[in-house]
Amino acid sequence: MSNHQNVPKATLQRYPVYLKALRKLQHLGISRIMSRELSEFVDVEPTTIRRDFSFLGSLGKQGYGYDVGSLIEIFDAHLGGAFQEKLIIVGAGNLGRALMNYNRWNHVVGEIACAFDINADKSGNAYEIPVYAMSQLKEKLPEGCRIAILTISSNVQETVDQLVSVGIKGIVDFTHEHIQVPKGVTVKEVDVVSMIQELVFETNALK
Amino acid sequence: MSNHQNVPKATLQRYPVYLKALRKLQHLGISRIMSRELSEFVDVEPTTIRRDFSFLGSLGKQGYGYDVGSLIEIFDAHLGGAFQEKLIIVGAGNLGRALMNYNRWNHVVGEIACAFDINADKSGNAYEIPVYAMSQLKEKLPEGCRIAILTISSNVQETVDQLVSVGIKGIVDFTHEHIQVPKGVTVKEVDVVSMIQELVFETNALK
DNA sequence: GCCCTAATGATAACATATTCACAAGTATTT
DNA sequence: AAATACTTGTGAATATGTTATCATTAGGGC
Repeated sequence: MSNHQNVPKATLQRYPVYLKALRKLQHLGISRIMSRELSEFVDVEPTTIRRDFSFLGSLGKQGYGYDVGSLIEIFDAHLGGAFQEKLIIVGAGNLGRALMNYNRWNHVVGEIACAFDINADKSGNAYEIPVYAMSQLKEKLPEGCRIAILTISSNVQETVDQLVSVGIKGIVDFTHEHIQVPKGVTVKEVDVVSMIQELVFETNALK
Repeated sequence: MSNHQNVPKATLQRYPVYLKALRKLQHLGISRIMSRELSEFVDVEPTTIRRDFSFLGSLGKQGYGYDVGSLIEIFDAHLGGAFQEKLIIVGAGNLGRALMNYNRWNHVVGEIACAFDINADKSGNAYEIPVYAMSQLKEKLPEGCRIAILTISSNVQETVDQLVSVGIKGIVDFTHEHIQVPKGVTVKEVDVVSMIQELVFETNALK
């Protein structure tokens, strides 16, 4: 696989946006697109789009533009569409269950293989995803699973350490605590409170 | 209120992280902190922390550090802790209800005043938050409400336009569609799929 | 097959963000 | 009370990210 190390952070954050837009365009029957058109769609400058794409190779043709289908294939290959990631949910409370009942996971980045909770008997969800006890983490962890979605509300750091010790490399963090991970493990925070705080700050600036 | 306009975007995104860390420190009984110590806690360079803080004034003392309590007060004042924001949830499906059952809202940024849905009778949640029909948006919108949390899955753009027309200035967007808003309105996207895609990309880079 | 048009991809200019380095000043020690 | 140790806040330097410009090359028309 090509060398991803040097893709700018900012660029990486736009890749999923591009992929989403391209899927929508394909759905609309559009099979060819120019950076200028795509620009209006995703609200990113055409030249930024071209530079972002260029990190993954020469994807377009001069004087022509980009082929939507090929782009989707390429982004899929890099962003997990083709890898069928096995994901786990850690914490089967309200939020954990809401995520399990989400039906948009499959064939996008992968599937939720199972969930873990202190209480193993918190089963019963629309997609019959098994819920195991935290103590069974090591034995029940799916082969090759690298990414965990964290929706617990206590023993957070302790649980994170446990996840890291069994080889988890990426965590989508819904807890409200600040967690610490060793180098080589990435955390993406989802904190609605933080987002609202940012909104409040920005909104106040306009007063 | 001081001039927020020129706080860098990157800095703004770190403010909630600092506030969260400071709260934890206070909880641990620590009342004084230096940028170097805080650095290890939040994984941001000390000098970046100092610069970030400096946009809000001279908050520290040379040769001493920062007072945790004062910092929390100041961040609270800027990030909504003191403003008691009135929030609304738009969309009372699985996710909307999960957010309503969250008990961490109050006394952090504000409270969820009410929710709206096409189906007004999707009531019944742990905190007795009323759910109104979308058609009642204008009359039931709380006084001074500026921020909406969007958890619907259809008629997305149409609903956004409606929200903007009644004066909403900030949207936390849980939908998976790309929405468009006029200038002066800010959107914060929460997309778990995108986050996993970013994680997959980064994790692949290390293989 | 040749010209013309048009869009990419790369290089260079610019803008934003981070880090270095140090003056200024507070607390603590002697 | 003076000296020392230490940390802030900021101007300058660096690094990262974005936008403008343009040579290059693919495709469509003649």
